[in-house]
Amino acid sequence: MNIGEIARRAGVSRSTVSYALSGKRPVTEETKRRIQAVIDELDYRPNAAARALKEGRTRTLGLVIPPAGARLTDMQLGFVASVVEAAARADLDVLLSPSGGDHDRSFERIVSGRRVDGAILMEIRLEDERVARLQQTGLPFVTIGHTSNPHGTCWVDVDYGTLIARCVHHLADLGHRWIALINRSAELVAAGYGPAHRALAGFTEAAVQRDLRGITLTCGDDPIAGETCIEQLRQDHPEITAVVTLNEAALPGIQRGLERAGVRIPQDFSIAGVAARHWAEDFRPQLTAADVPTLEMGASAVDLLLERIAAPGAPARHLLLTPPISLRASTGPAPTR
Amino acid sequence: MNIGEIARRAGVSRSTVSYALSGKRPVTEETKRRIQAVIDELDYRPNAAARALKEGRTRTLGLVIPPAGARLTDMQLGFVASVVEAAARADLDVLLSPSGGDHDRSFERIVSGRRVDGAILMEIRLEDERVARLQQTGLPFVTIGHTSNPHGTCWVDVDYGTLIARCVHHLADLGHRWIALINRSAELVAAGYGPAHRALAGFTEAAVQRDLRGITLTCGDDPIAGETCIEQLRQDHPEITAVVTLNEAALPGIQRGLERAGVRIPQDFSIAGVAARHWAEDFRPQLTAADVPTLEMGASAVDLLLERIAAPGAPARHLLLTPPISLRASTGPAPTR
DNA sequence: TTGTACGCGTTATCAG
DNA sequence: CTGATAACGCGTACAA
Repeated sequence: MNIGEIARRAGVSRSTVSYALSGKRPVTEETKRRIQAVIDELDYRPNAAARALKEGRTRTLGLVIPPAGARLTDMQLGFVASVVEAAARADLDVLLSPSGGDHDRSFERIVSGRRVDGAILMEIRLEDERVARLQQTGLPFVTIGHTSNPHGTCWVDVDYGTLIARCVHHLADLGHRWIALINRSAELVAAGYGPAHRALAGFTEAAVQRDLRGITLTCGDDPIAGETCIEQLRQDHPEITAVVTLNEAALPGIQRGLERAGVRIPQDFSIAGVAARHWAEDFRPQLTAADVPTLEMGASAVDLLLERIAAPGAPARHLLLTPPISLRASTGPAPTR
Repeated sequence: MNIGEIARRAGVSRSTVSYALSGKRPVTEETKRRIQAVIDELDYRPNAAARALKEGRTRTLGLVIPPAGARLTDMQLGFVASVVEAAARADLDVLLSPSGGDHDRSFERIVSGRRVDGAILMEIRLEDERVARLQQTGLPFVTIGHTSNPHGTCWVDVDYGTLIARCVHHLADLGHRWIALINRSAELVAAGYGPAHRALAGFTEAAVQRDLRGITLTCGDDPIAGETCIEQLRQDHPEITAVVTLNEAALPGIQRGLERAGVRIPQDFSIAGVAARHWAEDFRPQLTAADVPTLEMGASAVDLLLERIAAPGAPARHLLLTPPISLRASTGPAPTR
């Protein structure tokens, strides 16, 4: 079923069918109806490749996700879902590319095969070769997360440094003097993963400001690692009375570890952090935390990208979100010994 | 950068460049080298739309996922990741379509806009209009899950009925006489979600065979629902000594509920089920369960789809997996009263 | 409202 | 056997 066939059956020319569909030139109601009838009957839809070839755009967005080897975290999944949904609202499709570094065939197809009108990158590192590659090709793109030198790029991110610092201040206000940061995994830190580094910086600075004893440690992104991590922490540093974390996947293990040890939250021990809302609400008692607005971030990334595609020359915009910390039940006054 | 530009700079014709790249006709080594040099210099890659238009195939697979409104479960995420990875191995891209029913614009673009060479559908219901729609368009497709009348369609699924029945038999062998099935959510059951219905059937049949008192209940797909569910169950049916479940997302809540009530697993209470491996291993004590092989299933779905695209007329194949039940630590002899 | 050139890669056909 | 020419796939939009 191509446009010529529709034209033939409706007794008009191909261009008339095209104009009737796009509305870019007026077409008689009567003709329009006849054409529509044929289209409905044959269930015609324009060939996407032909249209893309002619228009020079694909109506498709690329979404670069971490390779499947590493299980996607809940938060990454939230971004994927919200990006796909926001794109669908704009009648755009989303092409997935699972790629870590560059030199990846799938990534190269996306960036230089003109398969997409623009791309969204996730899991940005402080130094990220994919960003450099994208800049060099000139394909419009937006990153979720930002590099150490984000000038001139479009991005949306959560201000982990500020948020973690706020958690520290909140705990300091409650009288806690010995606080630990449970960071993301050691591998991510080693790879230069932005949120982990910025959280560490925010924690350290706040601890210094409040003259706290702060200790920092990394922890795998899963409940089992969380459980061993909190056990180890309480053994090595029994003086610690509060924890700050951005490692949501470890939360169930942290909770289990504390519960097993008979530690009451928040009477004996406080915990606060940054996490998607459902992680905070699944925690017992519910976690005082800044809720990462994945839905909003994905939608904003798509908005920013569409702007950039429409006006590639316009100055790069970005969005640094600092969601409020929701006071729930996991933080309380420091225990008096 | 188009093929004509490359040809011009290399001092040959467009067709020679094409043949040099595809190898479908011999080209002198010398010419080939010159062409390759220009391509490398300009970082040329053929325009995907033009190629798709000419070849009549897009080198793209469609993956229809549940709409983002309902948070994707871990298992669904596993399918997405494994499908994307398997497709990347075959140098295919994956186009995502978040659609529930049909009449969905994104779904329609996929199935009738010739944007993909084939599609993979997830979250199949016993009666699924999307499957009917796909059959009517003739686009090759494979489903993860199967309808109540899967004849003539390609699919890959886990045999929930048999697996849940095996769990029941295992528990019956251990002397349990009062067993409950914690099913997926009531909404999914009402929507005719296959795994929920087949699990129910398998449970009921096994319970009858072993002359057990079986009670069945639905439970939301999250820890909080799991916790209230298990509390309710123990209150309404204190005689229950074992639970079978396929609701992996509820597991953390089930565990927490039992732990809070001071119920020891497996001394006082046994639990078994079907779940992705990490859910089973995160459970305390580790869960006796059939591990759903999402990685293998996603890869198989892609294989099946590629076969089907290559030979659309061939008889439809399917794969019904019955992974072994891994005996871990959550099941033991029924307590003697 | 219609005829037609165009976008770009592929491949059948023809010439050397 | 190598290289070039031209037609084709299909929707769009300008000129008529």
